[in-house]
Amino acid sequence: MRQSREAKAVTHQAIVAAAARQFRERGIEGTSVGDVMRAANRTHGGFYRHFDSKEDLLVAALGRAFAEMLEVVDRGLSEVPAEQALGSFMRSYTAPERVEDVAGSCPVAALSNDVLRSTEVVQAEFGRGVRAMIRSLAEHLDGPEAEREARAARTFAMAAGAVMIARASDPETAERVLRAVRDEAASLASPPSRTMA
Amino acid sequence: MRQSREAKAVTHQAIVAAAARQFRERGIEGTSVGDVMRAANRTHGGFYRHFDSKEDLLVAALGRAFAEMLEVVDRGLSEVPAEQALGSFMRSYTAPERVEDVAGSCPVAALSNDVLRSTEVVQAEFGRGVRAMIRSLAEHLDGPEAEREARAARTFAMAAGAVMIARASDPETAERVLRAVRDEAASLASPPSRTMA
DNA sequence: AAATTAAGATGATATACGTCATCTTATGTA
DNA sequence: TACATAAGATGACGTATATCATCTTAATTT
Repeated sequence: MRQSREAKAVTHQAIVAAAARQFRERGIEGTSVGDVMRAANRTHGGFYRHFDSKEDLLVAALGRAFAEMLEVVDRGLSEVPAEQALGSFMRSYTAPERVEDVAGSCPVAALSNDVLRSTEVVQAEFGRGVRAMIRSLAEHLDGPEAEREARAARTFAMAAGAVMIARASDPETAERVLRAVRDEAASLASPPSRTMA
Repeated sequence: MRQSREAKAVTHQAIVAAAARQFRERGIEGTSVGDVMRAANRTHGGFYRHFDSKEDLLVAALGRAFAEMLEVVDRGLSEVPAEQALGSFMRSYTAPERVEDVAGSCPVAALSNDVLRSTEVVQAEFGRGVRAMIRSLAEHLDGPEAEREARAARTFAMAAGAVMIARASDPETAERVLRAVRDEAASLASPPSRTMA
């Protein structure tokens, strides 16, 4: 049964939303087109009216997941003074609710290893998201332009790394690693802070 | 045709070695028992004389991959003064050859997202490897005990995070992120260094 | 209002994978 | 030396998946 343009757009968004969650939750290979369509309350056959392939869907899902994440980060940092931005980011990125909510979390922490093994098209979209993330973080800092981006990139790498390690480890190990980077967050509260050394 | 105990042990090691590389290269779902056995120059049927399941093999492969990595790290840091240990580790962990060699690299950078979605048994083994890694790094530092481990954990998280992001991104984005953390490595050369702030 | 188009459902195809029963044959044991 | 055992090979089973042809039916278009 044919549906209207608007109905199709709604379906399209429902598919992307379901995919964005499932890819993060179950990984790329662990996510089937059929399951995504079921989660979107559709049958699997209609899928190819919206996307050329699973890869095509993945690109759209990544775009959406990064957009969600950027909004959360931007909102979270908008009220925070520049000196506390990195510490604040680190604390919220490594917060227990965030670590546990894989399906709704940062695509970098949920899908890096999957995207590594994916196509260039997917990696290009991923890279776009990473740059947007770093830029957004850097905009909330002060100091010389080049330095800000480097600091943002380092903090982002540390936060994402810690969350990935924590999620893949047993609870005690996870807690140890998260505690270590949260302590860093505390010292990042007042600049110029000192870190790993 | 039946084989001797020694021959079986050789086969066992060949399977684990092949698996350790394939899991890192292709991920957990991307690695099939059949492919592993083929890479080990065996047929798929003999597999279950050595392991109860694919998960069982994964645990063994993780153990081996971590052991390899620990040896490399230990050897690399044995000649380096304590003040330069973190910087040296960071530089070698993010070196281009290391980043490119997924199959022979650190299990954390290659498999975190896969292990996240695996069983508790696998996560326990992964956690063991992570702790061993952090302990090994911490042993090459100086300063109070508790502090050393935290610094080691932070540096490890940052290095692994950067490599995972770099591998999943397009080349330009990858280079930007790696450069940012390598600059950190330079400042880590002389303690007490300052970092992200 | 008639003709055309396309959204979504159904069903099928081709492929791949984990696992195991069974067979062969050489090893280790008595 | 003869028997029991088990390593590895072969082949099969059940299941799951991406993709697409086809069908139905409602929405556009003329």
